[in-house]
Amino acid sequence: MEINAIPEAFQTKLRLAVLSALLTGKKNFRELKAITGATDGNLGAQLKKLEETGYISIEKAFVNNKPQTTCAMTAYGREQFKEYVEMLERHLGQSDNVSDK
Amino acid sequence: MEINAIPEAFQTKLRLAVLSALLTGKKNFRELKAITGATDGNLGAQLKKLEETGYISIEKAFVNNKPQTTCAMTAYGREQFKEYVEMLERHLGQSDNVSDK
DNA sequence: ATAGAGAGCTCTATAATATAGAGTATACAA
DNA sequence: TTGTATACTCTATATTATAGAGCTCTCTAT
Repeated sequence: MEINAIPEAFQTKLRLAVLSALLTGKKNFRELKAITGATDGNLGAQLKKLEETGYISIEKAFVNNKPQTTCAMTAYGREQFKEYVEMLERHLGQSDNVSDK
Repeated sequence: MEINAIPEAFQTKLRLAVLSALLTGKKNFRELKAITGATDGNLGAQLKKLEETGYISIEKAFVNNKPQTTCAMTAYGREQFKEYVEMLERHLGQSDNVSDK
């Protein structure tokens, strides 16, 4: 991954917060709403984008007779997240020898 | 730093690319333009934002009788960058015990 | 003197995008 | 059949990034 081609997924607080939350396991819509503080509409829209770009998968089911939307990170999403962090680490690493030149 | 309060500096390709470039040392306007591929106007605007939020410092001088704008990461900027990466690392780290549950 | 070039800006208009919020569908309980 | 919970779609708004024109300032070449 290159610093000039950061995926959109990492370019807003909300999507990044969703991805971060999903790194630690599946979460349903309500949980993600609580974690992010987003409104229903906005959360739905961003989840859709993350799904479309293959970062997360979305499952819809009825649990206890209530609709339940469960989101999970895909292997691809996890990998991209890792690459993103590693890229930043690389850049940060280069700065350690630089101090404030 | 919290995942729900990511500074704006890290929320666009361009600003992030500028910061990453500056981690490895000072750069002038022309260099940053070449690295990022941004237009003059846009680059100027984003640099200004980064300066206003204290992430970078901007020095203007004449070198070889030509104006030269030199940008450098501030200690604060470097620290924030580090915190950002560390936060992402923390989240990523939590995912390692999770596999695909 | 005067025109031109280089650097880097300001300013404005446009385009893109995130967000809020209203309304809708669906399933079930009361 | 009314109400509740969940999660959506759709639309309008607000925010923001970006492009691009033009301006300033300094020096060089004519």
